[in-house]
Amino acid sequence: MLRLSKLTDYGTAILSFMARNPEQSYSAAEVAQTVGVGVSTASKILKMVARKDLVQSIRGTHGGYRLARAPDEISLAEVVEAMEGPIGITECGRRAGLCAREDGCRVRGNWQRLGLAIRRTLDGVSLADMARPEMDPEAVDGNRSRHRAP
Amino acid sequence: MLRLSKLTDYGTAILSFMARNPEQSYSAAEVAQTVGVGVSTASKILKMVARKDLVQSIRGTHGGYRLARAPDEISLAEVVEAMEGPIGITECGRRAGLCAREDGCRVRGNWQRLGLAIRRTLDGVSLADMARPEMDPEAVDGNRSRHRAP
DNA sequence: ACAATACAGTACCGATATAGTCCTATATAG
DNA sequence: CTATATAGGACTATATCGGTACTGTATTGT
Repeated sequence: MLRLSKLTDYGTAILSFMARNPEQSYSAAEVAQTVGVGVSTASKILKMVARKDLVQSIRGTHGGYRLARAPDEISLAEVVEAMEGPIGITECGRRAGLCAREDGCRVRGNWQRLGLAIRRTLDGVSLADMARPEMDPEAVDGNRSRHRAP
Repeated sequence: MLRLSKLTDYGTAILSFMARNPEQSYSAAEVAQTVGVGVSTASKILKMVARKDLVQSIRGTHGGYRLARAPDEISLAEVVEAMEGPIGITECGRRAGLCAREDGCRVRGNWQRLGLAIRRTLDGVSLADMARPEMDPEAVDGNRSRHRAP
């Protein structure tokens, strides 16, 4: 299915929601209610993205979370990576011994390129885009990625 | 991780291997040895892609499998879909009740667009590309996809 | 100072999906 | 008619994921 985990899905929903009022801070409970997940789950997700500095946490009585940057400065790639680790299509790499006949798996490098391409796509979409009811097709269609792969 | 399943990974390795001699047919055992997986596993994978007519099966004593089409006529998207079903980033859609506050999950449509973009990327790479030791960067870099989304 | 609130970190289960194996049936070649 | 090889399942062990709970710490307000 080539799918993102449910947590990641929730994560983007949460951050997209927060992106609509970037200045405001929300408690985990508020966020949980809005997105429709348990408070513990929302809390867990917020902690994960906080550790990667996508949101800023405020402790104490009227604490909560708030986006750490402007919505158009946070890309989906960052969110996905915060939730699932480095974006990679296959874990082919580690286990040696694959492709016994050849001196190394020929397709490996190709998967890496593909992973980069997908990362670029994800990188081209910001939370601001996601927060819009209907995303600008150009944002995902064209390869106008802001960051070029190294 | 946004990853493909291991089976899918094997599947592309298998088909890429077969793409180097498109005319030749290989038994499951041969394929298994080449790619370095168990015979049963290779067999399972070959059956899966056979059902989607990516390879043609030949039964009987000197049977085996052979690509059903020319390597440059089989895209990675087809292989991935044969192995994992429809390409989709999230399964967000099904469960109603997500995003309680809104009349519908706002990000859903956006994920679908992204899925399409990724599908296009996958669609732009053929088995012939994968069979090459180093894939032509243009094949994945540019958005020269053969098929435009509807 | 103290109580209430809300985040930080971690540890722990239960459900689900995946990888891998095996068994029976069928088709083909010699 | 026998050996080989695929077709199509079922089955199982394991890993991962989703979800929850518990303990600790920081901040605010009385």
